[in-house]
Amino acid sequence: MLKKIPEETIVRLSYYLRALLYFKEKETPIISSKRLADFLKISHHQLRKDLSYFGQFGRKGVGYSCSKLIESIRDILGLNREWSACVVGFGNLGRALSFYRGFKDEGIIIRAAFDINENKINKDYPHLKVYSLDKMEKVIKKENIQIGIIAVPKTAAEEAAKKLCTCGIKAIFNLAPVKLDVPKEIILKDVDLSCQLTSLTYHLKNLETKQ
Amino acid sequence: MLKKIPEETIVRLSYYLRALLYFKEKETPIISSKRLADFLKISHHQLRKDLSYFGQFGRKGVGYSCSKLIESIRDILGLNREWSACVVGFGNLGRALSFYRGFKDEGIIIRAAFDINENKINKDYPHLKVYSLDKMEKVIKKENIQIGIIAVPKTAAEEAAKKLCTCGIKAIFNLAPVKLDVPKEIILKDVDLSCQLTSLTYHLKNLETKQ
DNA sequence: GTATGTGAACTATTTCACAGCT
DNA sequence: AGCTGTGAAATAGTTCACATAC
Repeated sequence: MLKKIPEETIVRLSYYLRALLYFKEKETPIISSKRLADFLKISHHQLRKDLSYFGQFGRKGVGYSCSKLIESIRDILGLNREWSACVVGFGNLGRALSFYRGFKDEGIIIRAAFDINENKINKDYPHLKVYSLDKMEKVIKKENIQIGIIAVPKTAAEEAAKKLCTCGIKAIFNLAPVKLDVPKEIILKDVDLSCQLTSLTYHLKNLETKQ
Repeated sequence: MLKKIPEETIVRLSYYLRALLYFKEKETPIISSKRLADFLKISHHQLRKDLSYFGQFGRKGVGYSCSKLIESIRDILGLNREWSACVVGFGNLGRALSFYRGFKDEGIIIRAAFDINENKINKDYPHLKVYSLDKMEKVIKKENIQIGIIAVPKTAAEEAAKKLCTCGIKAIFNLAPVKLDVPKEIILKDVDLSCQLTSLTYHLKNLETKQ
């Protein structure tokens, strides 16, 4: 528990959690690291090492109780409680994120979306309302929103981030293709789909030249 | 050029490319590694090291010519030609990816989308047509599509991947929250938004317990 | 003086080997 | 025998230091 925990370990814990939910549902109450790791196409060493950063969760010679390990990982990731999020930018990507069930299953609830487009705002969806940007501060405070998801075009991303920060957000999940400037106490995670996709063409090109 | 190149280096090259386009447009024809690195919030050592895997692109004591480095990185990433892609799953996420300009700017053109929903198929959009799944083979062959983007719900992802593979796709960009089983010659890249988002709650929780 | 390019040093992460429990 | 947990070894990736060029 004293050593530095790799960020990749944290992300993998999410994978473990999801797989465990599947196994608990589908198959067996007890699972070995080998079985779980095979399912996720990683090594069982890695899985056990990742868990060992946080404690001991299995029984030697036996394996892990799915439901107990699920609870433990939920504790570690802070998913034993609800978190409130909002989406900035209600285009296709923003909508996709707003309605994605997977977040909700993990206790991350998207309470509000913001956009500048008059045609999009003030619309009510089952568990979500779309507001204009100038309502941000009020809504974030009222709903106690901690996480901001940026899904605006790149030219608007920096401004969206600034606004989220001044409204008291604690973490930003940025899907816009820009490196944001945010105060260091803000937890920031970038996912740049375009850069990830482009890495495929590199490998495709090399595949061709090898042949 | 002989050493193994980290995958992260490949992804960062995309970042460099995008930043260089910005600088070429906005500011100056010559840029130093320091300036570019600061802009991207990485170290200048890292930037130069990344480039050094592929050759020498700068002038000592001077810096890099933006346009020359842009061309070099395009060559490295295989972006000096067009690539054809298709999207499987035309929900909000599929639509977002289908219409995202950023891919097109980098030469990755989404030629077709596939869905099972009768209401979505056979619709024409400016540069894209939506087909039913059973047209996949024909369309992929005809349009010479090399990249498949999976944006279906998790229960449909494995089947989508299988179908793409039998249709002769070379690379898969998977946004569904499942680890896919694909032949090893297929280039596979997963982006799991839910696991990435969840890693934020881990840090948020730790932020709170620290205070 | 300024900036690149790169082997070497360092740090981080993964994999291994095996002790210990069932 | 089968499986976990973990220090140690191996590997991968980043940062540094400095030689070289402008």
